Order: sequence, then structure tokens, then C-alpha cells
Amino acid sequence: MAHSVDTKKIASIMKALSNPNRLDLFLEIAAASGEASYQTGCGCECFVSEIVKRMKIGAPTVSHHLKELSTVGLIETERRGKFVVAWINEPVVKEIRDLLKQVGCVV
Amino acid sequence: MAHSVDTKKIASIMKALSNPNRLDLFLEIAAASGEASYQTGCGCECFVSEIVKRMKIGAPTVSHHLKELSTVGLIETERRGKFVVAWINEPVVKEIRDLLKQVGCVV
DNA sequence: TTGACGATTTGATAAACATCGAATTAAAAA
DNA sequence: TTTTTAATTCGATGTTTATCAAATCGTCAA
Repeated sequence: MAHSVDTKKIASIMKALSNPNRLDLFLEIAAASGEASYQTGCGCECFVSEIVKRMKIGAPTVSHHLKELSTVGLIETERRGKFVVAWINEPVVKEIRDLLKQVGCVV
Repeated sequence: MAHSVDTKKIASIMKALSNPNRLDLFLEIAAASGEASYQTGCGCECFVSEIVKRMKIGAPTVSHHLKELSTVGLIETERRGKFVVAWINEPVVKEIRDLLKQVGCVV
């Protein structure tokens, strides 16, 4: 079985998670999504401004990272009045998970 | 449940997979490992020189990518006479897989 | 309408990266 | 020993990247 994967696409997703701060941001969104779904049924979204406060990088950088995560489809965002909410885009995460499942010894 | 993950470490693994050629290389090793294990029980290793021929980048670059994959623990390599063999290091792959399992809506 | 606040864009800069050709090392074959 | 082949190291180069400060935009509340 040949490995016919869209390498460029997968690589771009990996790249989006390859910066510590951006990965952190991603995991914060994931965690907040989990909480939201726990509290509200399944809000599965969180306010970005809350996360920004907890992070050690400035708002412009966060904004930049958000766009990068969103460009490769790992998250989705939406403006809600003054604020922005973000949530994980499951299918893309699953794509990576599935790829990694096929990797390695078949033992 | 807080997300207490070694973000730097995970990010460095993601970075190792964030270059298309390097990801390709990684997947080639994975595929060859699978084949080897199928044919021989579980050789789980492959000759790098074979892979190099199939790729569109030069040997120096491949060498550099191999080291990068190996530094973060995604693969292991060993010289065997004139050649070098490589194989996937499962535990590290599993680490990533496990992290992604926890990501997203809990639905 | 004006002020305040969250978010984004712009411009700049320093650091990291991918890649290559040339030189070098390691090991086998002649 | 000399030659060939696989792999690595070195040096250089052009590109991408993360980050910030300053400026701008969008939205709401006085």
C-alpha cells in the first residue's frame, strides 16, 4: 500500500502546530471548547480575549496565530459583537490522527 | 482538566513534520517499515539510499532532514556498513496521537 | 457623536530554515 | 592501495517566520 497523502496539506497543518505559542493557543481553545461543552451542552467555543490574557504574547501576535490556525482549517472563528469566538474544527484534527494511525510497525 | 503538556517538545515534533519533503521522508520510512515487517516478521527498518533515489532533493538535504527527524525522536537510524537504515520510533508517534485524542469537543 | 475597548493590519527586524555545491569521511570493492 | 559509492559536514544564499509597536478598524455604551 503506497502512502498517497496530500503531503503539502498535512505539512501545512503540522506547521501551524509547530510554534510553541501557537500550539499553546490551539490547546487553550481545545480546552475551553471542552469546558464549554461540559457546561452548556456543546458550545464548543471560547472567547479569544480571555485566552489572550493568559498568554505571554501580544494581541497582534495572537491575531496572527489565530489566522494561521484558521487558514489550515484547524479552528474556526466568528466575530460576536466586540469579541471573537473560536472553536476546534474536528475533521481536520481527525485527518492528522488518522494519518498517524497508519504510521509505524504493523505489530 | 487543565492541558498540562510539554508544549515545547510537542511543537518541536510538529516542526519536524512541517516540511513537505521531511514529512514525505518520514512517511516513506513508515511505509518501508510496514513492508519490512510484512515480509520479514518485523524488520521495521529500511535503507535510506533507496528512499533518496525516489525523492526530489539532494543527499545533503536528506541527511539534514534525517537528523532533524531523529533529534526529536521520531525515527532512529543506524549505520550498517556503507548504508544507513532507519525506522519509526513508535512511542513518540503515539505521544502525538494521544495528544490529538484529547482535542476538541467532548461529543 | 465621542470614547473606550477588542481585534486586525502594517511595517520593520532579527532569527530560523531549506536547499545546494563542494569538500570530507567511512566503508567496501577492485 | 587505489577507486568507487553512501553519507555527512561545511559554507553560502535566499526565503520564511515570530514578534512587536504603531496605526487602523469595528462595535458598543455613555
